[in-house]
Amino acid sequence: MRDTTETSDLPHILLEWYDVHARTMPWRVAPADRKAGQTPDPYRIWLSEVMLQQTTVATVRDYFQRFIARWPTVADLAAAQDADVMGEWAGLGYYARARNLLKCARAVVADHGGQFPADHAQLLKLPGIGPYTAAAISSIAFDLPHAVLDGNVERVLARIYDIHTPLPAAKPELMDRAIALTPIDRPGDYAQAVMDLGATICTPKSPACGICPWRDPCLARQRGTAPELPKKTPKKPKPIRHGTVYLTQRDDGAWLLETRPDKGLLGGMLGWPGSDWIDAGEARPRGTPPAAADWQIVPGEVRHTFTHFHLMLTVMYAANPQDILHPDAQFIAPDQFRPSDLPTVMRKAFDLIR
DNA sequence: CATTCGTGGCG
DNA sequence: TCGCCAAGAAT
Repeated sequence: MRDTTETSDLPHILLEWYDVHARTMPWRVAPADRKAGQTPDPYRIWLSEVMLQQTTVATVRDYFQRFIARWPTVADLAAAQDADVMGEWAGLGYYARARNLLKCARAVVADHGGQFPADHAQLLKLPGIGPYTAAAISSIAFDLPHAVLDGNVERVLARIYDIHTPLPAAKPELMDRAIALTPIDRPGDYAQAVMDLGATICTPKSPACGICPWRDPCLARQRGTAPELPKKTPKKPKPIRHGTVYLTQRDDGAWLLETRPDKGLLGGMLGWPGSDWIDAGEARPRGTPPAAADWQIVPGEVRHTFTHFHLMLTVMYAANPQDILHPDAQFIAPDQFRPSDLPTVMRKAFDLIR
């Protein structure tokens, strides 16, 4: 039937590998179960895919389980309080995802009868669902033949076709290849298979070409270029920014916190009042203390790195605050305050005074 | 097309 | 210690 290794054989080879080596994930239907007729829950696929955006499977697992336990259906999530969802997302990063998650859940309930549409174009219109996630839901949840192109697939395809064009310029060419490879039969398992391959064998550093199901047809392996692919355009260096945060606790134990504005960094998240964060070289911002109190500098400092800058935070502490000067700040009782509701940089400031 | 937007792990 | 990297989207 097959006596040569043609492009058309690549998906079949990978699916056979996936049947044996598919990783177990809380949201995934194993290939054997899928063949037996079991179908994935689109809500779970959507939730997992949003969480997996720029985030590792290992990190997502626990967050996914907590979300599913608390909000078992998209209708449950749509009915949730914003602060509860943001708090449950805290620590996962890229908080616009959580805001769009709620918007999307509410749109699915309001505009689609509580069911995710089995339609790529309609999925693409929903908040937080871009080209990758729309293709992932289409293929994995509904078994429609849409090509996924994420970081894994980019790396795998750049290698098997030995493409040296740097990313992101290579994306159109890689997408053409991805579309050509996506099979009509089992597109959902195929999508997961390519990503599993990239995550476990065709890894960024020291790929395990010796055990790769695509080692024979892979051009980069034949030519020894696999470890240097994909090429990427160089990144800009990260500047260092400085800022100050103010932590204060009333005599009854309540903490003074604020919900950050929806736009921008850590948007919609709980945080300590503080200064703007500005580049080193400019004057150190002290900002305005949120209350009249006897402020003390907390020894040590918080160091944190965001996507595009390093942050050095000075932490101030005061007990028994008097006049509240900051209109948006609110006291949160100790039994209502979960440090885990804070984004990591804010939790670091809290940890510093413990 | 470039920038903004988190965090933790790993070599 | 530090840059790289992870199942990207929105602007």
